[in-house]
Amino acid sequence: MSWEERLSRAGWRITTPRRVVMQVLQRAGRPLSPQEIYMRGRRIHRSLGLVSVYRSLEVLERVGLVRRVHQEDRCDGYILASPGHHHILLCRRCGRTVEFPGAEDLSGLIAQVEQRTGFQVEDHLLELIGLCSPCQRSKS
Amino acid sequence: MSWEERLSRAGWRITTPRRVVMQVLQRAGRPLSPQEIYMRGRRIHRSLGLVSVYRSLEVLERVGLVRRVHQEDRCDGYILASPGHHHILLCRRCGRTVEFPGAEDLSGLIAQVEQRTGFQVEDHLLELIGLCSPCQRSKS
DNA sequence: ACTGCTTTTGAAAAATTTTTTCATTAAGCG
DNA sequence: CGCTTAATGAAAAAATTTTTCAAAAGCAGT
Ligand SMILES: [Mn+2]
Ligand SMILES: [Mn+2]
Ligand SMILES: [Zn+2]
Ligand SMILES: [Zn+2]
Repeated sequence: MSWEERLSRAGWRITTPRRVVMQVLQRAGRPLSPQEIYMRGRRIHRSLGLVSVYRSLEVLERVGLVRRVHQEDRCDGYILASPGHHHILLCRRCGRTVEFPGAEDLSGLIAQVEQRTGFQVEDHLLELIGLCSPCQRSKS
Repeated sequence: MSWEERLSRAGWRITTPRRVVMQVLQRAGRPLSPQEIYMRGRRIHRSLGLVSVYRSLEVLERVGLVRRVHQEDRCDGYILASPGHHHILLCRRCGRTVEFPGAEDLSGLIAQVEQRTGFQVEDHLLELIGLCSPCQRSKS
């Protein structure tokens, strides 16, 4: 199912700003901030407004089409999200980001933590950080 | 070893703002934003400046005495950090935050991902989100 | 305790980021 | 096509973070 279809079925309209944000993120392959999306987006859609980028990201994230990435220094970067439970792997050098499916190895850990703390775990945030192949080589 | 000693050994001075930030976080038990730390800190140290809160957090985080917490809606909350590799478990309702030691169950997953992506994984970010005991009960 | 050197502080200003407001535009549906 | 309502973009406002700089305070060595 296309992202347009997913967005539409969730009750949202397919608009130019939303299309532009998706297109920019598709081409990026690394997390982009609203500001960056805005600047690149304007080359596609001259009259794009920064506010619409913010608003688009909010909706697209809610629908699960886009994901925010947490980094040491910034947490305002967005990438395209594949459907279903995924985690991300990102290169600390060039920012390249790759998703990988859930691989739920955490159940043991979670059970253990629940036991010891009395918490009821509902969700988790997992990101792996490292160096992508190209950056391993060009390790100046 | 006390936090003062750890800070000092790392080459930093023990100052009033840093002491206040630590004290505020000690009493909090949940992530506090710089603004919140500032407001609470002023009750201890009348002339505390917001800038010093920002600067203190930067240093304390660098030394590993304090940790930034990533949440759905905000990533500007700080908690006290225990020494060594820990993860956090936080309540989505009241914000209560608990640390738990590394429990490195991730090595399998990491090896698998490294294999498939060519990345070299160096670090990770893991947070568990759920409901703490009190909030499970008062589930209005 | 006192001195001198250096880091750190707090106020103010500046820069950046995010949110709100509101008149206008344009999606989507018949 | 026309209607209805969601969505847009400009502008302003609010909130957050960083920079600047003179004054204060930490600390090492007397
Ligand atoms: Mn998972
Ligand atoms: Mn770990
Ligand atoms: Zn974050
Ligand atoms: Zn890379």
